Amino acid sequence: MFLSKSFGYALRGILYVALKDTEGRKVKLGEIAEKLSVPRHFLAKIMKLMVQEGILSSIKGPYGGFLLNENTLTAKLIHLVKITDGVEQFNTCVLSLRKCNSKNPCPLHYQMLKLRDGMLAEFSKTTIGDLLNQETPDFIKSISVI
Amino acid sequence: MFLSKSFGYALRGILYVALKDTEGRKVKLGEIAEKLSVPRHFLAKIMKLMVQEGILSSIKGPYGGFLLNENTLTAKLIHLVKITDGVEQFNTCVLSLRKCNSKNPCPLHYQMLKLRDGMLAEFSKTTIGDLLNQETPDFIKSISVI
DNA sequence: TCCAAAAAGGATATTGACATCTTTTTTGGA
DNA sequence: TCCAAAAAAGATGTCAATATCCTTTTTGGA
Repeated sequence: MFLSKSFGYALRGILYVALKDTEGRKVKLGEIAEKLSVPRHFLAKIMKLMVQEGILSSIKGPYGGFLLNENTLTAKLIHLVKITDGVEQFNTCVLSLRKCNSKNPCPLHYQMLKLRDGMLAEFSKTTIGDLLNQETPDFIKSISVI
Repeated sequence: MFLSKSFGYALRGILYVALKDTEGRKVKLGEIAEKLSVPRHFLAKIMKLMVQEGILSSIKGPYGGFLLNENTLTAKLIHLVKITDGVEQFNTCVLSLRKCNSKNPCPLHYQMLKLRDGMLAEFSKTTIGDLLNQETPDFIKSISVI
């Protein structure tokens, strides 16, 4: 709900690389797509976006693949949202009214403001590293089983 | 974000009827669509759904239109969501993982659970009447200006 | 220098939400 | 009884997100 499938693919993809990229091992697109049961070519575009945004690295050619870089673990979830969905989401009126604001609030304005600020705060502070550090029994399984 | 345009149309439509239906005056589809700047035929289907769900009434023929009934003001927002988007929204994993639950939580499970429960609670308790009763400078304007 | 493997890029389907148009049913009044 | 107006119903069109397929670029190693 409220976030696109693309966002889910991006997060699961980057987390998978983070889990597998140990001692310089590069992770191939095919492996990620297969293990996460995600459409390969669609995932390719999303991975590419993350590379372009600098929160992930890639190497072309044989023995190539995706790997972490110095920005990956500190990347905020809001950055992924920005890449896949656009952050305007957090600021658009739930009734699609462009003129909705505190001066001219829609009937749901304040209720939504509260909820949305909570989300925005959560997504602005949580990093990829934070998610990896939370103890989950079987992390790799949790992002793989659809 | 996270709610469809249909939900917005439904809510604004039912609120408009509630504001205009005084002393048995019926509100015509054309008037609602025009005043709210909403696509007429699309709105027609959504209004019909609300009638079928029993939270709004309608009368066919000349001098017909939409009007409130005994359920309108006590209808919960969650009911509108159910009609337009489906309530599964509130229970589906943000990463689209069907097997995500407390036994096998996705990396965002608990963060989202908290946020989602807040929303669900809000939408489960707030009624159409509640929205009408909150003091807004110019209510009709707030649902009309897009 | 050439080949194969991998990411990157681009072109084309598919699908569901959103929107529009047309026809049918209902009904109050002339 | 007939007509016009309104909701209801059904058919079709549009568009963006999602998905798939094909081509290009890059690069390590034989």
